[in-house]
Amino acid sequence: MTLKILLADDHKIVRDGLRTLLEKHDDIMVAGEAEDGREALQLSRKLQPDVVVMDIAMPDLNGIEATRQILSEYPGIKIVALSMHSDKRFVSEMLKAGASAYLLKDCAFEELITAIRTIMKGKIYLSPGIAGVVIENYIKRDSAGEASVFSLLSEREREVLQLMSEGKSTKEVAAHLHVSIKTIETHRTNIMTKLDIHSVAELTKYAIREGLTTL
Amino acid sequence: MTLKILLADDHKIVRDGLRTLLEKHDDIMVAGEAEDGREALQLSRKLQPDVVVMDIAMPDLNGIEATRQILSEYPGIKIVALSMHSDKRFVSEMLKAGASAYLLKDCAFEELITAIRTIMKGKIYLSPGIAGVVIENYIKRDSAGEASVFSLLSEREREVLQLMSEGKSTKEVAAHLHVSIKTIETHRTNIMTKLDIHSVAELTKYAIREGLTTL
DNA sequence: CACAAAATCAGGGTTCCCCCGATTGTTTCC
DNA sequence: GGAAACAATCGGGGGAACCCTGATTTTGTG
Repeated sequence: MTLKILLADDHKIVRDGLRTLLEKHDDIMVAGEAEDGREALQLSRKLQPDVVVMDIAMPDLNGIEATRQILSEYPGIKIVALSMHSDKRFVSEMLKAGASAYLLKDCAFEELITAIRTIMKGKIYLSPGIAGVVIENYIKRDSAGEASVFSLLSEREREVLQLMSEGKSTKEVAAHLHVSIKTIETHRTNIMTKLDIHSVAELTKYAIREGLTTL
Repeated sequence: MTLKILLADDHKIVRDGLRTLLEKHDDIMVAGEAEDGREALQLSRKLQPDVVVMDIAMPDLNGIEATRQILSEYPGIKIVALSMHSDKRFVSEMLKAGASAYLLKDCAFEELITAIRTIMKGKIYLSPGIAGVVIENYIKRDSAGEASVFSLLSEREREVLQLMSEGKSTKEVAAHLHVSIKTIETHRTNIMTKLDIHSVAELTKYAIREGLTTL
């Protein structure tokens, strides 16, 4: 039985590398590649992969949101999170979103194979080094109300914020999400009110700090 | 003869520490403190210090611009640059702006005293570790056209960009700089054209990358 | 000195942003 | 199970921002 895998990473060279490495294994097939979170969602619907290898930092829809949405539609799909950072916010949010594995990008490739094999048995796989973060977080148990973007903003609002901080205008965001400009304006107003931030510049900085977009 | 010093750093706790340490020396007097570049410029006019200890990353007007403007009015004032980064762009721009010393913030305090004494003799003082960057830069001699904000934008444009990326509206920037809104609009248009960036979000990211503002 | 670049400002038209309000559906909670 | 809170959707109107054209003054450079 062959494993169908979907690669989601915004850097083509990374996808190329992963695809080549993965396809050396006879029982693994890379069914498709997505260059942003939204495409990952669409291709998940179309291809019904067994596993999605998902970068966290991606334009349009980030890996965490994409994971959330894919799993809400297809709880059977396994997600392997790939990240450059061991930031505890990312780790815990990704796991909360339902990812089955969390790997750091500086790990050896063989670890990805190990992770995939592990999660296909229904277990969770974490990069060495990530485990510590998880334990730490478990102990603190979200005690210190971190009041981050994930608790303050709704899913839709985070989506809008990410698109805005990627440089899209209200109009473009509206077109992108297929809703009216007025809707996006309301979202933006709500976001700004909730965060008590009232300029695009500072909103962008906030989004960068929270990992919704990158420099 | 007592040395009159002006401290310019946006963190009060840093200024407090430096002031205390500096005033242990009988021949040194901290004449004033500025919390941003513009205040540094104003206090330089008012106090006519011998030395300005200048942080690079400051709101409103950054340390590099402030240095440039102070020295254009008072070439006799000595500037000691204090920075968290050994980024070669900052070093070379700060030296081009006319700073007499460049210190990293993780240096020992005694080094600041050494630097001040050195520059009062008319010499240049560089943090160990910075020297290498300078030499490197000297060898490359700005060869690879780095096309940074410093060559592309005018002084005034950088000022406007910094204020914008700090979250100020066009109106606020205009009021702050005592010019008409139309002037700022022109600057903004020119900045966006020169950089080929057409949203406040991406402009903010650019400003962060170039060190004009911080997260 | 001539020329270029930078900084300043204006008018006018278009678009966008912001403050009000409104509807519908979902979740939560007593 | 209805009240309450939240989420997502849209609209009007007024002020702000944006874009284009054009103009003056100062500054700097060959």
